[in-house]
Amino acid sequence: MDNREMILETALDLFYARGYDAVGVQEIAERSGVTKPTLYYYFKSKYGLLEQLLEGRGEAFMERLHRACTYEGDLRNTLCTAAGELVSFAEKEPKFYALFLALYHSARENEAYQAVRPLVLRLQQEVEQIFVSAAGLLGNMRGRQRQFSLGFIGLILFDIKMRLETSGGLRLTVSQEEINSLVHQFMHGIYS
Amino acid sequence: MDNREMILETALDLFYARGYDAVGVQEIAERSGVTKPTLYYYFKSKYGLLEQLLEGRGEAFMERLHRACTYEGDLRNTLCTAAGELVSFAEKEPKFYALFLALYHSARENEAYQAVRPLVLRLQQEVEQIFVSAAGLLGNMRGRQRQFSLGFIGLILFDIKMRLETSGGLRLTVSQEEINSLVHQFMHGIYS
DNA sequence: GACACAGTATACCGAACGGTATAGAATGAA
DNA sequence: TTCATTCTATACCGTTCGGTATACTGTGTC
Repeated sequence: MDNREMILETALDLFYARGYDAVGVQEIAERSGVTKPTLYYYFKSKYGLLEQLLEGRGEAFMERLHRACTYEGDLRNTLCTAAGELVSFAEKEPKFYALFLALYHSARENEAYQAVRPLVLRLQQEVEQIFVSAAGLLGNMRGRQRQFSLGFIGLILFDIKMRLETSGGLRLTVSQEEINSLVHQFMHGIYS
Repeated sequence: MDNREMILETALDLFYARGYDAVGVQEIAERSGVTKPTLYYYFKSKYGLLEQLLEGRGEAFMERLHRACTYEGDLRNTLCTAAGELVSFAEKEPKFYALFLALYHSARENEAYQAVRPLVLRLQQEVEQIFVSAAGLLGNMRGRQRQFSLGFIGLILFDIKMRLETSGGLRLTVSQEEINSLVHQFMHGIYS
């Protein structure tokens, strides 16, 4: 692993454990086995480091999520696919997932929240797209696509987080059945 | 409002807006119209300030929640009461509610998370107690009281948060019907 | 008046913060 | 060999961090 990759990895570990603001650039550099100028050579600022971390780790995920969110006539199926994608991402990158969730809920006027906004917006758009496409099926949604998608995201994200925590640390296994059950739970609320 | 109360109010504003770690003691003191030693006279450290803020604002709420979570034979009813209590709290103290939620999701090894843990645990215990009491009614829960309570909390908390955000800022109004609908959505997932 | 005590301000501490000027090493191309 | 480019380290910058030693002011008690 080269220095740049090493710095990103260390930053993820530390931001995940203690939060963006509570971690100093000094410590990231030291734990990466480099000095500060090296860090600033690759990332022009602490904020830039966070940006590149989120961008790099989030990009591949977003592409796969985009494909998973393509509606093809069956809402339940699409939601299951999307939920499965979120789950498998959390399985592969538990630390990044936890960091993302923490930033997602962090203070609005904080630097770190600004950095995660692009990812948040894309996630919301992808999921909302499902409900927009399924509008005909669901009947009159009266513009509630947003509310539905936010509810869906909240349910899945929080559920994954809780499973991550209950499993002690960073192991996570969610069966297809459990995903189906979650989606079922969500959908009934809408139809009723 | 005396100085102590003024400091607490200012701290809530700033922590809410930018997060615990991103706000300096200096700024809290200045915006409160006092100097640092005054702040340290009332709260022996920055962490102590956060603790007292959470304790003071959270105590009354927890007591009311405790009463709301007392199971009296009707699970749906009890869940609606508990959800209603959470909602009415978020209506009255939107900033504190948002801060609580941010800390709830913040990094585990961060000071701020340690400070909010007591509140988090009590909230979880209160809600879990509902499901423990209702165990007979629900049939064999196989120790899933925890999972149910966490799912319930996640659903309600996230829903409120989203309503707060969608409503632009700090206004929130949730009708009894909407609460009933949420609880209904939650329960069907369990029974199915 | 003398005293105690709660509350506040001036002025300061060492440490850590994010960030940088500068120079040296390593590498490959000409 | 020379040169440019990429990467890295030494040593430093001004600022802010959380926190405090000390002394002063008000107020009520005796």
